[in-house]
Amino acid sequence: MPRNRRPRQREEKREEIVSAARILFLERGYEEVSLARIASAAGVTSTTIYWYFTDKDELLVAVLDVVLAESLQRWTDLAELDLADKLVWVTAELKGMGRLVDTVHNRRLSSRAVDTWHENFHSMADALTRAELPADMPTTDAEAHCQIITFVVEGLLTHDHDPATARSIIDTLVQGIVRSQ
Amino acid sequence: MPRNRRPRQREEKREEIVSAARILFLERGYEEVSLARIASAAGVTSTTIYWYFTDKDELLVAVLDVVLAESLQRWTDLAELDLADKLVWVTAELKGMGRLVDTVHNRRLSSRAVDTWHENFHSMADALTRAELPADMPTTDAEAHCQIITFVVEGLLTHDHDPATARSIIDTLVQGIVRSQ
DNA sequence: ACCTGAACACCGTTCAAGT
DNA sequence: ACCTGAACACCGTTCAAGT
Repeated sequence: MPRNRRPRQREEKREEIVSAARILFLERGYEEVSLARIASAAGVTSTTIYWYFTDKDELLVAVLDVVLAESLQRWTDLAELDLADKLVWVTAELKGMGRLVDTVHNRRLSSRAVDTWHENFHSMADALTRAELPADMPTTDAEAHCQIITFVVEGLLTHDHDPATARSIIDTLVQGIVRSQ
Repeated sequence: MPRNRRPRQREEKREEIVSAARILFLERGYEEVSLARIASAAGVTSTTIYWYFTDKDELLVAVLDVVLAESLQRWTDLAELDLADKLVWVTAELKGMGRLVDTVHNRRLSSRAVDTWHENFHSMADALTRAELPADMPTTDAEAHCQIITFVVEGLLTHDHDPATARSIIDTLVQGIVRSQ
C-alpha cells in the first residue's frame, strides 16, 4: 500500500527530530541548544526542521506534548494513592523537568503556540487536581486549593529541594486542605 | 573637590543605563531587548555598557537590585497589616514583575550572577516570611509554610489572575496556616 | 578612565535550487 | 514532497583605537 508508506516515513523523521530535541532540551535547556545541534543529532540539516515545524517554539510544543502524554499515562496507575502521595509522585516523576517549566513560562510571552499549550496544561492540571479534592468542597475553596497545589508543585519542580523537604512541604500543604473541611 | 567628581559621574552614567534597562526589561522582557536598544535609550553605544557591566546578566542583576530595594523600602510601611493583607499587597506591588521572575528563573541556570541573586533573594524572602508566622510554631512547620507562601506568591505573579481570585487564593492559603496552629 | 566602530562567532529563519 | 547550502538580519561580546 504505497499510500501508507510516505506518511509513515514522515512521521518517523518527525519523531526523530522531536526525540533528539527532547534529550537536548532536558540536558542543556531550550535556549542553550541550537537548531543546528538538534538537527545534527537527528541526522538532518537545520533547515530541514522547518519542513516539519514552523519554528523552534513549535518544536518545543511537540516535545512538551510527548513528555506530558507519557507522564499522564503513568498518572493513571496511581488511582489508589492519597493526595499527598500523588503529589510526591508528581514532583519525583517530573524531577529534572524544572528547566522545561521555566522555559514554558518564559517562551509563553513570545510564542502563541507555547502560550496555548501552557493554558491547556493548566486547565488539565486543574481538572485533575479538582478530582482529588472532596466532592462536597465549595467551588470557591476548591478552585483556590487547586491553584495553591499547582503553584507549590511548580515551585518544587523549579527550585529543587531534597526529597525529605519536598515531602514535608507537601504534607503541610495537604494538612491545610484537609483541615479546611 | 575633583576627587569626587569622577566617581559621581560614573555613578550617574551607570544609573542611566540601569534605569533604561529596567524600563525596557519590564516593558518587553529581558530576552526581547537587545543591548543596542538599551544603549541607545541611555545615550551610549552598546559596547559602552561593557565598561560598566561584565555582561547582560550582570546588568539584569543591577536592575533586580534597584527594583528589590524599592519594594523592600515600601514593605516597611506595612508593619500593622496581617499576613493575608501583606501578601495581597506584595502581589499587587510586584504586579507586572512576573516577566522578571520568569527571567530570573530562566537565566539562573546559565549565569552564576543571576543564580547568586536568586539564592539571596529566597533567603531574604524566607526570613521576612518567617517573621510573619507565629513565634511558637515548630521550625519544620514554619519552614514548610514559608516555602508554600513563596511558591504561591511566585505563582500569582507569573500567572496573573484578577485581584478577586488572587485575594481568594491568599485567604485560603492563610486560613490553612492559621488552622494548623 | 572612558567610549567608540569594526569585527567575530553564533543564532533562528528564509529562500532559491536541487531531487 | 522533501531536503539542502547559501544568505539574511540580528545577537552578545571582544578588541584595537581613539580621547
